[in-house]
Amino acid sequence: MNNQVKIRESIDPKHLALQKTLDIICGKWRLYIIYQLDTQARRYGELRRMIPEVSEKVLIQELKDLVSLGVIEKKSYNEVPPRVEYSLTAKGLQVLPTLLSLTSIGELFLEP
Amino acid sequence: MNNQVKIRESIDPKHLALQKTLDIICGKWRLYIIYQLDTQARRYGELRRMIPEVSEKVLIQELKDLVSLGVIEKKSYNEVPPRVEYSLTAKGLQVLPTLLSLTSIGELFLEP
DNA sequence: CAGCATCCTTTAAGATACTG
DNA sequence: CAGTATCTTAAAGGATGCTG
Repeated sequence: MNNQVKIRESIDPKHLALQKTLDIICGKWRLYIIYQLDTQARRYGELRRMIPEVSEKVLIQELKDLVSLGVIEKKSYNEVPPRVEYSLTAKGLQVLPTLLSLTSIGELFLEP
Repeated sequence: MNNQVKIRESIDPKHLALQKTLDIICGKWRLYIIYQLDTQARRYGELRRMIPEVSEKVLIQELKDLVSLGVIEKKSYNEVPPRVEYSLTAKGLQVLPTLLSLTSIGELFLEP
């Protein structure tokens, strides 16, 4: 797993949980990807087009990480040409409001 | 500023705010430092002892970043030996509950 | 279409020695 | 005591060409 932002080799469960949270949100495109998936499943190509600035490798990597974290899930349809869809998991949906609420922090600090 | 986790050269104000939020929380010791300051001001040396795993340079750097972000403030007393205290700003205090609520996300994803 | 492999650049993070 | 300066390492992020 990349994008590890360790808080501490923590014994304290609070810090462990925080660590996990940071794992989830602290990747350059993590939140952005999550937001593209909030309402509906998206194909890989769609996501590429929605976030053209991110390179292929990094997008795949971030998607993989989010899948292994359990935030999103991947569904491959055995068709030709191949079709793959990504969507939020139940847990992912569950934390979406909290993630969205993070904007309020930024808004407060953006003011002069 | 280091620890930039850019979401996008964003026109969307939502993403700008999120970017700012990530600036604040996505540093290895950021949240940890903030938590040490939640109740009271702390001297530099105290913080060092409270988080012995972090190097001098990184701690100073993180403190500086948090100051320039407006999350914490630094107060230097003109004494010998020098005394410097760090504490949360009003804004910092204001967002503390939200930051603490981030643990809930981690807790959810830590379960098997 | 979706995604892997490889190589390269940039940035965060850490260790250590020195200073007002 | 509270920093700075310098060097090194580790990791994230990115570009590009190839494949099932």
